[in-house]
Amino acid sequence: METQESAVQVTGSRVLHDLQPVSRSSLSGEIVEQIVDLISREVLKSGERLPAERELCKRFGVGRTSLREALRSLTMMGVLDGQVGKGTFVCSNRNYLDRTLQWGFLFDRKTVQDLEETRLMLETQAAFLSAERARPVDLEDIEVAFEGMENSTGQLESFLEYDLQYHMLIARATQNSIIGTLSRMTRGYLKQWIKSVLADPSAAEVQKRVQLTLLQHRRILDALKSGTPEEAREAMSQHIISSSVDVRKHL
Amino acid sequence: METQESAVQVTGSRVLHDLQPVSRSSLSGEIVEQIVDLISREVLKSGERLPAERELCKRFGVGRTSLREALRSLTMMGVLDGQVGKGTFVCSNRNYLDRTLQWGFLFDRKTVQDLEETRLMLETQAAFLSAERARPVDLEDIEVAFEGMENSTGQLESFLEYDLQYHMLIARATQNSIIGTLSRMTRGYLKQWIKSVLADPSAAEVQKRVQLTLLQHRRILDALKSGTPEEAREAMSQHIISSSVDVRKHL
DNA sequence: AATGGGCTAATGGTCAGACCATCGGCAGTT
DNA sequence: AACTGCCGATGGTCTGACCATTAGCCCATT
Repeated sequence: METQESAVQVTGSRVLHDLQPVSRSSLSGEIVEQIVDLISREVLKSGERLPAERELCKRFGVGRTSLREALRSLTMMGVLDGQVGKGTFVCSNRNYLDRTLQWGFLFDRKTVQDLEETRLMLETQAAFLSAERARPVDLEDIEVAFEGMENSTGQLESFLEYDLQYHMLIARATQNSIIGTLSRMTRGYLKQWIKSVLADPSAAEVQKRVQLTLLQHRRILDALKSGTPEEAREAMSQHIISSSVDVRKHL
Repeated sequence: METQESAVQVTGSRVLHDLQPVSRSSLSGEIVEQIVDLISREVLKSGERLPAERELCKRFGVGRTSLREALRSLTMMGVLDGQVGKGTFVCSNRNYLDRTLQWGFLFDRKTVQDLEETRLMLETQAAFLSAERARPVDLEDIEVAFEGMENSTGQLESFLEYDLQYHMLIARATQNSIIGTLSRMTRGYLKQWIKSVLADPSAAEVQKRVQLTLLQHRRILDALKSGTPEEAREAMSQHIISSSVDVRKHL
């Protein structure tokens, strides 16, 4: 294992490629490497089924323990997918991206402020790109979500669902799956706070926020439909910022 | 883990919350989650030693197989480090996932392009925020990395390390851990492609790129030091774009 | 002929027990 | 005081077993 590798140190002074002083440990590590290699060379393709575990044991010449540790690691990282009774399959590469992104996300401490800031970046960019790229069918979907909001101003739960959907559809319309994934993740973390904002104050306050949200969404939608990226970005920016302010008040 | 969550489906017609039809299998998955949670909440700190495996088995109430699959997965991701005879420790380097991130060749072209686009968004925003927030000590570090690049124009490997470091330090200077993490990850995914760009063409070409890179980095650094966010963003944007173009040529 | 139920083999998931190589510390010897 | 050898703890690995789920098949029922 041994992590560091080519991690350049700043504290010291100059470059130091500490070469691996390593040992030959970890059978499972080698198995992982071999399998990853097979996949990258497309000997194993997406969706394909691997030989059964007990069969792989013989081929690799290792016990089932080591083999399973390898397979399990790859499964955790979204490279493989094991289904009992059926077999182990190679996941779509998209899965690996999502998984590792999520792991990275889980590790560091996230403050609400950092999340809001990230969300602002993601969603304004998403609006910008969507205004450039959204297909008619994307716009239709977004409009449907918007109408859903208009028709459920009385039921907060439903309203929030359509709100979430609206934003996710814009992210999807960028045709960039990574931005979509990241938007979903940040939104997921902020969900609880956003909900608390709209749940706590008096009913009058809520309706004011609902109406403002509708107005802002209308502006964004207009910009998307007219294909004006800068306007879309600006409209989204205002929306997120005013939303963030409210969230921050409720800390 | 479990990905989807609030993934609203549009394809049909209306809103439909497909609730997870799922099962919560995988003991090792839950163990991983618990350990990650402990680490992110700093109940388990860097360098700390975990209880022995056989002890953990009793505490989690699982067999050693499941426990080891969890530990091994975390080891593969660079979170833990097992040393025979001594114990299992929480890795001190914050290099989570670094090893696995280099499996970028599992991606298809479209994904690489999405990554480039995401990287553009992340790093331009990082430059913007850094120009606002970087502390003197941050600027010093960045400058050191820049000087490292200037002094290693002859050694590509070293040059790239300082280059990477330069960008990561800018991301860190935003004081936003999420943007820092995401920058590090996207850079990790793209690392091998970036490397291939600078490794393949003739020597003359390489030196032209190196000099251009230096010039661009100089501009970014100047903008950071003068505290002009818009300029920093613009300079970073130009840099990333010209870099992306090269990467894209090598697909 | 089509449907449905039950049997069986294959498979991934889990467990318990065992052995090994390595490491750290302790006791005993020099 | 320094060296030596032993022993227990630990992670790494192997084996054989059992379970739950799945798919496929055969067969009785409709």
